[in-house]
Amino acid sequence: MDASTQTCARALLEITPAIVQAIRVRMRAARLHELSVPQFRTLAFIGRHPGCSLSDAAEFIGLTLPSMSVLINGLVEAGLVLRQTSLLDRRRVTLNLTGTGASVYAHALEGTLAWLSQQLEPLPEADKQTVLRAMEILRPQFLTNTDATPIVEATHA
Amino acid sequence: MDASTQTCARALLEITPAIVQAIRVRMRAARLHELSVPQFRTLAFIGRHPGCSLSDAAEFIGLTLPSMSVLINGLVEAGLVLRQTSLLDRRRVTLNLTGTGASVYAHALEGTLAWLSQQLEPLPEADKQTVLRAMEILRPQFLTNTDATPIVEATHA
DNA sequence: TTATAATAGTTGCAGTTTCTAACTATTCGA
DNA sequence: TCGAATAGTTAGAAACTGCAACTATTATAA
Repeated sequence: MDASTQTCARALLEITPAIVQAIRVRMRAARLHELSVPQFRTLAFIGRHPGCSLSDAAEFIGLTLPSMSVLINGLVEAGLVLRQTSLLDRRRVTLNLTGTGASVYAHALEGTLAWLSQQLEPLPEADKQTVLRAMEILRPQFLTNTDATPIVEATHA
Repeated sequence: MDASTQTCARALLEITPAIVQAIRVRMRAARLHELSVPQFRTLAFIGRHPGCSLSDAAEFIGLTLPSMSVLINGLVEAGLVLRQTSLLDRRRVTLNLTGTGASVYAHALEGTLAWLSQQLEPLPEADKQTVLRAMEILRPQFLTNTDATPIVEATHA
């Protein structure tokens, strides 16, 4: 294991939790759209993968199936997500955003993004580019391929 | 707000929580050193700031004072941290790692670092450098200055 | 065709984490 | 010296998460 890998790992381990904690605090402070970080990420996933299953969401977010089931409970009770039994396989569950869910997500995204942008704004352009490139580099390492979910039966009223 | 700032913010918001979640899962899976991410970060902070106060730790980690008090409770009960009343100001609490605390932290760091390095290892050298630079750019934006704590009465047996 | 196995979720239970509100103890300032 | 400010703690509640055990459905194979 070369030194640069170690240094890089150490920096990631130090910085990324701090960033996420800052995001968490900011999201909690904005009482308007009461979403936890996992809830927010789950809404984003469902938005990108209408009709996905519970397992899909659990694997992507990094939660166990029971935990995701509970998380989805909360989102369903809040009226943000629609949980329906799949017609193709009645063991499976089909997840979709409700209109409210989509708009709550959009609002949370907008608010968090505005705040985050404000934090980044003073950085020189080159630095922003570096950060952006770094995120693109890390994406495939830590985000199980986002677009593997077959988008079938997205809606079936 | 220029577009690159927005794009950068969006990427951060998408990727960093995924990285931290992966770290969390990995740390939980490694039953050996049973530390949550905030506990781990707190141990790191105390290690770098022997004799720091509860408030110092709370502010750095991004928790409220009561939450940090409880978190420290756990670490004290686990024998990882020493909580003593400050001699200079008896309202204050003085935090230090125990020998066990230092070694548990070192083990957790080592294990997590090894795993994280393994994830990064396949990346080309240039990419690692980009990631490292990005972390250094983000550090001051999201990590309240780590070295502002006056290191007094680090120990007073 | 039917029994067994595998898959997808849910529920119950427990342990943590984190918050707010209310409290105690100590120190500072007028 | 008395009131205000500071540092922490405790109590109570809600949310998050995991494991174990369960149900329901589908696939496999004898």
